[in-house]
Amino acid sequence: MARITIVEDDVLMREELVDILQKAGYEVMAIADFHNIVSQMVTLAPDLVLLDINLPEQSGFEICKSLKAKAIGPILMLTSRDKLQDELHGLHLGADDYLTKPCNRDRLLARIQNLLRRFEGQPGLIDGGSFSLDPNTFTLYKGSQSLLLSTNEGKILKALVENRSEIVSKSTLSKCLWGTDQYIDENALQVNLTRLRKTLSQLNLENKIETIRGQGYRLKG
Amino acid sequence: MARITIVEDDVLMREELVDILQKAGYEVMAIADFHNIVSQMVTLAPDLVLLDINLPEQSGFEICKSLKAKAIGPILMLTSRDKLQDELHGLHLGADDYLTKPCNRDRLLARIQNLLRRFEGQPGLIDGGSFSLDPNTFTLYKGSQSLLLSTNEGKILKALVENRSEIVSKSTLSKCLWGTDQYIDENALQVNLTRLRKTLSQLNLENKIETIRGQGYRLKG
DNA sequence: AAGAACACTTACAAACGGTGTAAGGAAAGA
DNA sequence: TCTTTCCTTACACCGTTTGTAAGTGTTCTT
Repeated sequence: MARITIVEDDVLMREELVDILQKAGYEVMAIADFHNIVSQMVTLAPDLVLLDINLPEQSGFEICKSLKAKAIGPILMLTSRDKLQDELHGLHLGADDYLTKPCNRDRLLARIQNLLRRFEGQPGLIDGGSFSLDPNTFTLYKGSQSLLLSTNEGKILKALVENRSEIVSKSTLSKCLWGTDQYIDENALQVNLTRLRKTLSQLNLENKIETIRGQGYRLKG
Repeated sequence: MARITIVEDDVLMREELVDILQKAGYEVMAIADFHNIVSQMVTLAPDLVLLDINLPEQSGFEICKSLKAKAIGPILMLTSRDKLQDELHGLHLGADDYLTKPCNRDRLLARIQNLLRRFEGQPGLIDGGSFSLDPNTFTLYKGSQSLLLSTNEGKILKALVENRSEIVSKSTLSKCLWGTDQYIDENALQVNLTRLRKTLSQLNLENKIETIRGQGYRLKG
């Protein structure tokens, strides 16, 4: 089960959170010493951080920033209800979601599950050069635009992005699409590629997928 | 920070909006593909939608209606023709505010802030007793399980949850589903209720929807 | 330059999910 | 029992995604 670290100075709140999360089956660690939070975090290497904004020593914001710099997993910010500005600030600094206190149990668990799913295994967004791809939802981002790919389009693009600037063979793509590299339906793959290219061009990303005759495809950039 | 999605086909206008909003600290997403706007919207789950009336594929009005049907948050309509009729029409279809183009920067930001404040109170997740419902995505949460409802299922359940333990009349539900309480297709409503009940039972939530003969339905719990 | 191998496009149909319609069965109340 | 109200099931329609099939375009080799 996932490991969650709680950073919250209010004891009652903390215990309640610990209780909820443990009952939900998570491995919970609550930080008691607020001096070297970031380095503690690196040691603990949690799958998710529950971070209160109002902390004695350091502001939650700074910690958030440092944690993000250390590339530690998703951060769920906790804030008292009435401070919208803080919340905005928090997300801007890299928190991945926020929640107002006091928080509904289901809501908390739902957000956590959501975040964990988003961050499971891989980064939430993988870099395609001139665009980004959310490999879980198959959402394509370019600048401020975004676009939802179909399943097949997403699988192909994901494979290409993960091997950016390298040649991806047809059998590899076939495996991504249908789970087998044994038999390749060349044509079906081809059609799906055409469709992906057409979709990409909607974000002015034409010519990003290069054909290497006889070998496969490569994502430029 | 709040997430805003822009639906605007005029590139210059769009970029200007994006620029203004980003500088104001919002997380901005602009839609480029005008084919599946509504489904994209569901994915993006923005806190506010900036919607142009004049769009290539579909009229902004229709989209507005669909978006409202999906229970996606506040819609700020943009119109270049400063025709009162259109604006009224837009508001009638569910837009929460409107603005004429070209729009003054401060005015735009003020309206947005206003709308966000108005809708801020509405929780991202509403409590149904033994479960929770995200009224935007129509995702149903129970413990650690979750389940995506269809549009109609979501609308009905939302109406019931928002009036938990109270009787919700058929005409109210009809309004939620089709926007009118004038004519009620009793049977269509009935079928949708059956389907919702069946879906709920997948999360062991059978018998949650109670029938009050001759009056309507009530969510137990 | 011509043929072959490879890559691409387009149109079509099957499959799927969500929805409304229609018809008949079940339950509640008089 | 009879009538009203509610429920269930089967069917058809629509839109999206996907695979199939057929034909066109391109590149390489001789």
